[in-house]
Amino acid sequence: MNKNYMRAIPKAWRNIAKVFTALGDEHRQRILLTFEPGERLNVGQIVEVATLSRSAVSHHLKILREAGVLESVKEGKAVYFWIAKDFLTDALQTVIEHVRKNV
Amino acid sequence: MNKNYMRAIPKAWRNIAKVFTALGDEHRQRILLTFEPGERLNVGQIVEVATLSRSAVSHHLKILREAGVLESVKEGKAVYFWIAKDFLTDALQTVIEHVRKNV
DNA sequence: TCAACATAACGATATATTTGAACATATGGC
DNA sequence: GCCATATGTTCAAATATATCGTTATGTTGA
Repeated sequence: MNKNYMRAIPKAWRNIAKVFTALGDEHRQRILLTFEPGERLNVGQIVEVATLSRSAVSHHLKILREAGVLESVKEGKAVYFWIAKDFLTDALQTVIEHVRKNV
Repeated sequence: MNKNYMRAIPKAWRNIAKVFTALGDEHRQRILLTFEPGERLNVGQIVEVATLSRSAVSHHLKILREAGVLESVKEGKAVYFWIAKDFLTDALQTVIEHVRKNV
């Protein structure tokens, strides 16, 4: 039993905590699943299919970006988002490996 | 662009959504990290190291169990929990594979 | 029956989510 | 340049959800 409760979160998990929080919301999952392979989408395109206001979509996109799950770039008036594929798979792989070794 | 926003969540993700929600909380992460390899712990043992009341710990354990991350059995007066290692790794692997194929 | 252990019920507080309005920025027509 | 429009973000306020502790309830074993 690891009694070091208040210090137990490994460094590698620091970013991952945000990933889990980001992916723990149903709207944010649906947004992720809206992207097709290699695709970039702007806010307006996501608002079109989502059942949320523009500002709510913007809010969720911000959370996903701050978690590292999405990346974005502003091009003219629009802001384009895409999925940070490598970051996301690496983050989840880190947790899998931790569980395999330490559980 | 996948426009089927309201139906976009794959069957395989149904359970996984709960996993992400469960792992998105810092206390629940710390609880998970309290378990050492192959170990079973009862509620009282976790309360000892946690900085939460017994009922709060019980609440978090319930969320983890309902997400499938923990399993439990009652033995006498105590309820013992352990990490559902295979379920957890499989669930995360499912997401990784989805991302690799579809992102 | 009593004590130990765990969960459930309840209310209080904190955090998250959501929308509409205000604000910021880029584009294009005049 | 100047104004209107298109696109996003931020803010404030309302609502909803989550978290937590206290207390009550249920179960098991001595």
